[in-house]
Amino acid sequence: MTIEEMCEHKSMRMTDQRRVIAKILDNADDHPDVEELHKRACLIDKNISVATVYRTVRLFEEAGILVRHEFKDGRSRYENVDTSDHHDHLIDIENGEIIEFMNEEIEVIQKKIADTLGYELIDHRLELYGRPKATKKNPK
Amino acid sequence: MTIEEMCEHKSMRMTDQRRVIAKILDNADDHPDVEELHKRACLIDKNISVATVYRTVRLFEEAGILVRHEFKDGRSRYENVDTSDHHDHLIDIENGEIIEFMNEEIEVIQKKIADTLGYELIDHRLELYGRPKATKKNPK
DNA sequence: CTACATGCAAAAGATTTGCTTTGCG
DNA sequence: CGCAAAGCAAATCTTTTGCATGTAG
Repeated sequence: MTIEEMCEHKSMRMTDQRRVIAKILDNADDHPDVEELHKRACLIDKNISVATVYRTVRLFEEAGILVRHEFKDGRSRYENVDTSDHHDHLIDIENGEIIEFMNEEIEVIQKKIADTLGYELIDHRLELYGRPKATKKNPK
Repeated sequence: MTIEEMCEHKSMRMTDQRRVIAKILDNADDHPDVEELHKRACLIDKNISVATVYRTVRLFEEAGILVRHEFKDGRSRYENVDTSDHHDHLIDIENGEIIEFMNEEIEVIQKKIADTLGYELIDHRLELYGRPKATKKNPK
């Protein structure tokens, strides 16, 4: 289901701006920040303001349509929620590339840790920061 | 070894302000942010400016004396590095309390994940956000 | 029609920085 | 003494907000 369809199901008021932003997010396979979203939105309609982008992503986040991430670069990045059957992220510190991964084992341990400490696990954040290994394929 | 001693070993220039901030950090058993550090510093010397606190924690961080954390509350919090035989954090979303924990198993898996993806693990972030379980001790 | 969304610019919150003065080594 | 550090305020950066205007339903 597209984001626009989700919005309609939740009977949100659909404006041109929201449709543009929704479409961009549907097509994004990366983790764009607001500036990047605004840039892409302006290619379609140069009158969309950053304020609207901020308001829209917040709206979508609150509606459970997007997830917000704050990696160590200091700005918020967004990701389509339906893509994510829950995964975590590895950030390439050399070029900023973000790789998704999933690990059931860690999920289980996390829950167990929280439980042991007397907590119900509500949310978590797991980010790995790595540098590409020197590829030694075809060593001479 | 106290922070002040570490600074001297690294032949940093020691000012009164730095000594005050160093001492506060030595005595802190929590994860104070800059505002909190500044508040505590002012109790000792009301002339210390926030700018100095910011500069000092950055200095200490770069010298490997402090670790900076950015939990989901949006500001940086600092922790004495020597205390930490590497641990992660569980944040109580009800009252902001921060609990440290250690889990060797997760560390190993993380390294393995990075390796599998072709990366050398440089850094990571693992935070659990939880709500205290209803304690049913002594149920009547 | 009317409540809600947008644009714009100003405000806010955290952190950094330029510049002058102060003080450690 | 000289160069690094402090203080203060102004500047930055990201995100939010107030207000007048536009528009979806």
